[in-house]
This record gives sequence, C-alpha cells and structure tokens, in this order.
Amino acid sequence: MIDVEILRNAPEKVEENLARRRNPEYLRLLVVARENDTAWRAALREADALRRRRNELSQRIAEARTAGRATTELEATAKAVPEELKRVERREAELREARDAALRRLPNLLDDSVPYGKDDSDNVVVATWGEPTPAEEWRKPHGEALEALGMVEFERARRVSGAGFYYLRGTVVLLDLALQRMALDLLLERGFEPAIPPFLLRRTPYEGVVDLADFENVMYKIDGDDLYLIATAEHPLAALYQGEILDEQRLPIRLAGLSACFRQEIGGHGVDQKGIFRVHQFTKVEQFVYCRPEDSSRMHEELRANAEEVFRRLQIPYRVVNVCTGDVGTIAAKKYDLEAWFARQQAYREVVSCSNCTDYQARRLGIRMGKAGRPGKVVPHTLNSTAVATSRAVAAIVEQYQRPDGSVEVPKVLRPYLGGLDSLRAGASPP
RNA sequence: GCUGAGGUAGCCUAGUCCGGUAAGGCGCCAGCCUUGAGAGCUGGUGGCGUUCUCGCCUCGGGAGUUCGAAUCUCCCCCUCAGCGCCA
Repeated sequence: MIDVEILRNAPEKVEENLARRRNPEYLRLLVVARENDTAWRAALREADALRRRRNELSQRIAEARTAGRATTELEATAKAVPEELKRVERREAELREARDAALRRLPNLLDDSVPYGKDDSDNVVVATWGEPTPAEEWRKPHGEALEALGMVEFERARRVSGAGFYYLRGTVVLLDLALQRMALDLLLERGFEPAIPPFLLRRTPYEGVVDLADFENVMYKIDGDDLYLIATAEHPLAALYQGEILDEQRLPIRLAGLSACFRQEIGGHGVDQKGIFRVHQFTKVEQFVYCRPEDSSRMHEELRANAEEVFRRLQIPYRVVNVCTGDVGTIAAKKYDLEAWFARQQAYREVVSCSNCTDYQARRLGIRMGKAGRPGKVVPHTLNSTAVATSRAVAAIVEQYQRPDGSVEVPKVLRPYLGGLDSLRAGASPP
C-alpha cells in the first residue's frame, strides 16, 4: 500500500509514477483515493467536533449529578447529538473505506531504474555469466531425461494428484536436498538465519503480502478453513512480524526460509515447460530481509549477488534482467530475474526472482520500526529473492550436465552433500 | 472435537459485578545529580486530524442500549489451559 501522505503532499509524483505502468485504471483509482481522502478528512473534522460537543455535555451532566442538580434540560439538549453523530460517522467510515479500497488496489511506486516496457520481452539484461552451452543432438529435455533415468514419475502423479504434480524417486531426491542444503549453507555464511515457516496462512496476513488477484489465480485454499497453502516462504516470512514494531537496532533481519511452495497458476503450459519447470508444488530456499528504508537498494543488490553465487557455484550460465514496468507486478518497486541457461532449449529461463518491495508489504501488514512507545516510527522495507527453487535448479542441472549416455553429472559443489557421488545413473540406487 | 479461562498502550497488570470518560509498574526518552556508570529524584511516553498546541480516537472486532460504555446486551474473531485424538 502506498503511503497516503505521499498522495497528499506529492500527488503529481504518484501520478507520474503510476502512468509508467500504462494502465488507466490506476490513474482513475488515484483520483478516487485522493477525492475520498479529502472528503474523509472533512468528515472526520465534523465528527470530531460533534464528539467534542457530546463529551462536554455528558461531562456537565455528570458534574450536575454529583452536585445534586437537575439534569433534564441538559439531557434534552444532549439527546440531539448522537443522532447527528451517527449520520456523520457513517459517512466518515464510508469515505475512509472507499479511500482505502482504492489505495489497496494501487500498485507499489516503481523505482526510477525500472525500464519501461510492455512485457517480459522488454526486460533489460544487466549481467551475464558463463558461456551458453552449445546445442547437442543427444540432449533431452530435462523431464524426459529424468524419466529415462527412472527418477521422476509424471503419469502416476497425474493419476493421483492431477497434471502439474510429480513424484521424484531415487538419487534425484538427494540432489534436490543437496541443492537446498548448499543454498542454505551459502546464506548462513552470509549472515542469514534459517527459518521453516508455516506452510498455511490465514487470509488476513495473506492479504498483506500479495496482490488480491492472486487469491483467484495462484493460491490453493483449504476447504472449510480460513487457510491458504503458501505460494512461497516469502509470504509467511513477511507476515512474521505483522502488527509489530521492529527494533531499529536489530535491522536488517536476514532470513533464509525453507518451504514447500504451492501454486495453481492457471494457464501457461507450453511445450518448453513440460517436466518439472512449471508445477503446482516445489521446494524453495528463499531469502527474506527486513531493513531500514535507506538500506533497501543496497540489500536488493546483496540478495541478487547471493542468488547469482548459487548458480556460479553450480557452474550454470545465466543472465540477470532488470524486469520492466509491464512485467514487474504490483508489489515490487524493482525486480531482477535471474535466468539460467537451459542447454537443451537453448534459452535463458527464469529461475530466480529478486524483489525490493520497499514499504508496500510492511505497511499493509502494519509493521513499523522505531522505539516501542515512542513517536516517530517509520515503515521498514521488505525484500525477497529466491536462493534456489529446487525444481527449476534440478531442471537446469539436468539440461546442463547431461551426457550422451543419458547420465547426469553432479555439479562439483553438490558432491559433498551426496557422499561424493559424481553422477546420476539409471538404476543406480541411492548411496 | 468437548469444557473452561482469557484478550486493556512496546511489555506486565488494576478497573468490569454496581456505566461518569483508562490507574499503576516495567521499559524507553529528557533533565537533575555523578569523575563515569548505576541508583535515586523530576517530567514525559501511542494513533488520527489540525497547525488554531487544540481536538478526537485507542480496552480483540462489529452492532445495539444510553446524554455518556473497558464496564450492560447481542454477534463474530483469536489465544491459552484441561480432556480427547495424533507423527
């Protein structure tokens, strides 16, 4: 949620910023929010004046009673106040709700460095690492390669859970765990605290962290309970301090979340995305940071550097893009995607999303920073970034490290986590 | 799931039966004192609106009764404890 103060003090800046998103609806919402805010403030003043009058009158009645004087006349005067107050209060509440509803639907303000564009084809490459591996006849798509090794089951999973689910079997499970542990160890080296969050969240905290449309398109709801399966550890980690005041001295708070992630993600199942690239359930190690507003740009680069380091250690070529205005989404002020090279597809594909959400999530969640019981509190910034989503990382590894005989070499950095195992082979039982 | 007890400011607690406009402690901030620290003493402490230093709000949330609600009535939410079930 955007700070209403900015709307009041610099509406032209907000308008300019929103205009970059090329969605006239946002400009309309901005007008609605501003108009309702102005009207609300007038209504509030009116209601305050009435309450003042009511308080004064009842005070006088109380005093008269104590003094033993008659109060009938005073009471008659006082009786008129609550009726009018009720009317004004109703209007005040309506205006405030209208303002907040508009405000909640407005996206975050974009950072100046976000490139202008209509969709992901306009994202700007800001870094590349490694040489894209050349195409080879024998290279199979990762899903097929894993099936041939007997390490993934799609058909049986479809039968019991539906399309988009899978069983991992055999050594690839250990590879998956190795990726989690490797990413976690990297983050521990860099001062993160590991965290396993709840995998289900109530609606109220959830509304603080995602775009409202996500409830329809992305999240699974538990029937009969006010609970949603988390789409990423980012969500419970952001909600962790809901309604709290963070001690400034303790910032930044760096968390390394480990969780299963569940996504409905209606549509978008192209040929390239067969296998385990786009699925309803996967495991992810997530970086999450709470920091002071002035530190968030620097933290954003730090998170990006950590994510890059994961793929450097895996020796998988990648590039980083600065996600453009049309693709950045409503929550982030700025977003980098890290796209790994998929050797069979001969294409860079998204494996990491690294966002600076500034104060947008924290304000919605009622998180502030400063001294408890002291004035002058401000809203901290939150950031999140994938460290590794194992499904996509496994997919990238299988495409990159595949050999002509169908076996898959284990990246050197992961071997210590696999008892020294150097390749995935058909029929090879786990060590 | 059943039964019971609770939800008061950053935290802890009083007030609730019997309606009169949130008391106290801790913490924190400032000042005094001190070589310094601590202790002690004094004052302060949240949010919104105003910029007229004044008003309003804040007792889990909402509705109602009333001139007036933390307090009475109704609805809802959440937490804890015991029991039950359980990896």
